[in-house]
Amino acid sequence: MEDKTVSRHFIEQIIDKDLAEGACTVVKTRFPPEPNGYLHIGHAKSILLNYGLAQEYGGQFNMRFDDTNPTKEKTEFVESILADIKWLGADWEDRLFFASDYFEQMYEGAIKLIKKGKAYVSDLTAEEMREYRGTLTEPGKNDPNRERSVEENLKLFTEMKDGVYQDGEKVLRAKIDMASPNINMRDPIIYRVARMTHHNTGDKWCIYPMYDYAHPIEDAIEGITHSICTLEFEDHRPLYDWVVRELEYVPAPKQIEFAKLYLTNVVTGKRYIKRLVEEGIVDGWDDPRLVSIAALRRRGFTPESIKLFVDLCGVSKSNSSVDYAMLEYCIREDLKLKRPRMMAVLDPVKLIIDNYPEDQTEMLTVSNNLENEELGTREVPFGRELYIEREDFMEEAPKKYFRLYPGNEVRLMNAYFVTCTDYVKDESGKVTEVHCTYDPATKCGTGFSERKVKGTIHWVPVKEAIKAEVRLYENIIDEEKGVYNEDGSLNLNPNSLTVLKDCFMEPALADAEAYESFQFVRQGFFCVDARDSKEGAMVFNRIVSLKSSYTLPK
RNA sequence: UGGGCUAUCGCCAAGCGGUAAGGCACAGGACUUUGACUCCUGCAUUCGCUGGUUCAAAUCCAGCUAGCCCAGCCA
Repeated sequence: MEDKTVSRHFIEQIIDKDLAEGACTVVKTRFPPEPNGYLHIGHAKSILLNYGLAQEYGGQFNMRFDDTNPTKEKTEFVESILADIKWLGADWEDRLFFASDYFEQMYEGAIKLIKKGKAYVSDLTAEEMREYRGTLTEPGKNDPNRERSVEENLKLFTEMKDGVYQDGEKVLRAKIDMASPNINMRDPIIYRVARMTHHNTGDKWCIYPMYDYAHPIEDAIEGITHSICTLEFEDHRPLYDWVVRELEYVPAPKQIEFAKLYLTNVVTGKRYIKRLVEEGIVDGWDDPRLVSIAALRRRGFTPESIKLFVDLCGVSKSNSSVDYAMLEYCIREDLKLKRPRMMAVLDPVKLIIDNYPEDQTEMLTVSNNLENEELGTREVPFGRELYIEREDFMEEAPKKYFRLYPGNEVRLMNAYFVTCTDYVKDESGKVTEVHCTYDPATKCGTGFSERKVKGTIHWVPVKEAIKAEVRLYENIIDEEKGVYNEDGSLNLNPNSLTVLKDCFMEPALADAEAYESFQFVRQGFFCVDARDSKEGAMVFNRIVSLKSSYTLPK
């Protein structure tokens, strides 16, 4: 299935070159999230990219939590992140690391920098620090403590570690260049005092390294060859290289940046999602309308479909936003051959076959998936009274409408041809019953080919149908502005709300097994959600609806 | 306005001096036990703009323009 005709993306070109020139002999990558939230589709791109590269080059993929700031991190997130990555199929084998495992080495590195005269302790307050840093257009000013002696710095830094100072009282800065046009190089802070219990190291430390200092060390210790991150870190690369160089790590890991994955009109911002959760608009971080990994999983997306999506999106350095339709295509593509396709009716209207015996029920053996015989068959009861989808009948058919209307013959999928003879309406004009006659000779599977019909409709037997409560979801999307307006008011797409409906489905669907994941292709729904199915309700997510809905010609 | 990065079809995205791949979407048509799937067909005389170099430029050079990122003791 892999299409190797696709040209290699720029990261592969860099790796090929490094390998060819001997800059490295193996390929080691890593996925280094901070455990401060849940993973979403954008992270999937990074995970699959890093893991895929390691696989492709026969190298290693490490899992590492970048937990250098205890104020934002929680064990809860560690668990969920690991579960999501495992589900996606990225295998870190026995290489699960924490940046906090390296605190000792980072501390020693800082001592080394101090001894080399490349780092110093500063007494500046956060506010003074900002003033001294300068602006985007003006250079910064040297820190008054910049020329402290090595001995004094050593003493002060040791005191920082030993808890002599309060939070914010002192920091350790790298001595680089306060006039650099790159603000990241204006003597960046590399250690701060923070009296905080760390989820991993507890109260052992009261000083914590900053990302820019810690990350290159983490990579170097693990022997990462290609440290792949997102575009916003491009400006940090000179600092990354500085740390590696000054600490004399050989071979040096190389940072490569690529563009984040955005989905058009989909809410991904943590801020917004947090509000949606808090205001009860969505169930939680795994609400099927969101694009967190957990939400996609709950909704029925497969790891394979996400892998396909990420592959299709490609890797580049230009900021872009991918059509949601591409994601939908991927799940259709993955599921179409591997799931049973069953019948269900979401908006029922009764269909009565007048010439079918009153009390007769016959069991039809039908294929679970006509395109994949391996999925086997199932038995579906068929009788005189059926439910069909309301939109499958029209009193007067417009051009190119091939379904039921008076006088027209259609195929009941897996069953017989029926011809519409009549229909009944109530006082309000709503159709309540559709009548038809069937032709016993046209039974499916008998090879009947005397005549053809243009339409095939789904149905469910009234007597045996399982009634279930269904939730219909639409994506939480919005044009341009995002979900919230400037003034904080909600700007939701009205379709983003959950709709509860009764649904009638085949008896086979009532089996717990069947809830797992299946396609209901006609309507373009597929269903999952073990959580809700336990309570007897089902969740259908309208994902392929646009593709398969029928629009009347104008 | 300092620095970094980006710009190829509605959306992704190849292309790396030899005359614009592919996918999604869309539109026709064929097929059909799902208006699905599958299969055909169509879909950038042009690569942000303007000049220049060259027999030849999306590719090289120069100058513009637009967008994104950076002034956390966040990552």
